[in-house]
Amino acid sequence: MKYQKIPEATIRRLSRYSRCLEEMEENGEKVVSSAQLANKCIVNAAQVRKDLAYFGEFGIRGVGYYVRDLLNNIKKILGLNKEWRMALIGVGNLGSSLLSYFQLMTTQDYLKQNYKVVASFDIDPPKVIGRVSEKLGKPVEVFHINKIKEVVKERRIEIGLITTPPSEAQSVADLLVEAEVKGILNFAPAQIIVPEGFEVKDVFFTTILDNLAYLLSN
Amino acid sequence: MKYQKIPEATIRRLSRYSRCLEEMEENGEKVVSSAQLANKCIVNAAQVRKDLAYFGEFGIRGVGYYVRDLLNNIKKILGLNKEWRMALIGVGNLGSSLLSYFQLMTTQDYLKQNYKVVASFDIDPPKVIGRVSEKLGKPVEVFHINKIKEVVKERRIEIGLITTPPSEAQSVADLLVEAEVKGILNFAPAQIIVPEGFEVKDVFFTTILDNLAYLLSN
DNA sequence: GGATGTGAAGTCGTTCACAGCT
DNA sequence: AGCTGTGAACGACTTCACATCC
Repeated sequence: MKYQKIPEATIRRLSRYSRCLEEMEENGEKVVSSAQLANKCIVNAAQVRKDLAYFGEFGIRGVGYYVRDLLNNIKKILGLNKEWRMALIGVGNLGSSLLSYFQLMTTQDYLKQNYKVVASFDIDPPKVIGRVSEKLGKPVEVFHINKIKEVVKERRIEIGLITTPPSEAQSVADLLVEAEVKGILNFAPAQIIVPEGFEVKDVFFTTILDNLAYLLSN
Repeated sequence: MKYQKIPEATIRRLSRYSRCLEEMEENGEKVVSSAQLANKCIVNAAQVRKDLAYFGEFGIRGVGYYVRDLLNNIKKILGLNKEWRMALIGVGNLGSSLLSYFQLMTTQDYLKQNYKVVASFDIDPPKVIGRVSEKLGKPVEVFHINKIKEVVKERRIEIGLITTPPSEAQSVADLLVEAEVKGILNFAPAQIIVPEGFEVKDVFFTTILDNLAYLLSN
């Protein structure tokens, strides 16, 4: 295999393959062919092979792929063989909802455990501390936003989750960049700009709803 | 303009344009060129023009687009000129979080108002009714899942939100299809299959996190 | 003059089809 | 014989470049 630029769609599918493989592993399946995996993930078999071929030769001709091996390889590729420490900024309604969701992740076993929110921030921390604490498990501390730089360093936080109103998203992103997180997951429906070298991914479910609304309006 | 298949990416961008145009309208801007809009949305100017050209000729050569007109046109295209009535199935942690988020939508003005959750369902309704009711505004009723067909009809529900554990996602989808909703927004990280004519969109933020993790692992 | 609308070119991703291993 | 790995064909989306119109 030669080096090539890897399509983003490939990475998204890898994530899907890993979910399917986890399920297969639980069912005690040892070997899987590209056709079977493709079938389960609703993609083309050649697509599966090509996606994997970007990263190496994981299969055995005439046989298929060993489920456990392939799963481990994909997890390594995706960077899921470590714990990602995250901070959440904006503990309003959406923020506190997500906080409790991520807390649940660490207790519920059908959810991945690779991501952990280890601190949260707001302009007005006291107003929300009660609500966040009430949930099961150790509550996530809410700091004042001006503590962000030191806490990110202290707690070795690599990812920031922006859950503020859209008007604040860019300035929060600037703070996160300054605090030297490596990536941002942006839930605020606003385009944010970060310097070269930082990564931002958007989660706008209103956009997806709009998409659905469009499809249903025909 | 001739008829052509419209790329899904075009629809997603339309949603983005509409957000930008809303902002511009609030700022009192009357006219916008494709270059300005493109700049604001971080896309190519030709892309903006091509996206719009799929649906008609909305601009004036030598001038640009009237902000208000274009916004109205885009909203009409996306089907945002009506209220979408939704049901949420699975009032666990994620579900109740989303419920309160959508409830907030109807009170907070920086969030769109086109989507409204008018009923929710669970296998064990009583366990959660308190938690959902506590939030501001009129609480969303929680019904037993076996009431789904009649409630969907009564309340004219068109979209179902699946927020159950992944293991239940497919059977819930089957129920929604039987109850004759038109589309599904699936938050449960599992591939679901629906008959021809139904639309499903997935919102897996673990997938997006995995994507981010991959980018940060290089 | 200036910005749109659009065919044509270019780029990127997917699918095919088969050579190459086991 | 069977399934992977991969060059080549295909298709889809994006960008360019310019004719068109205000």
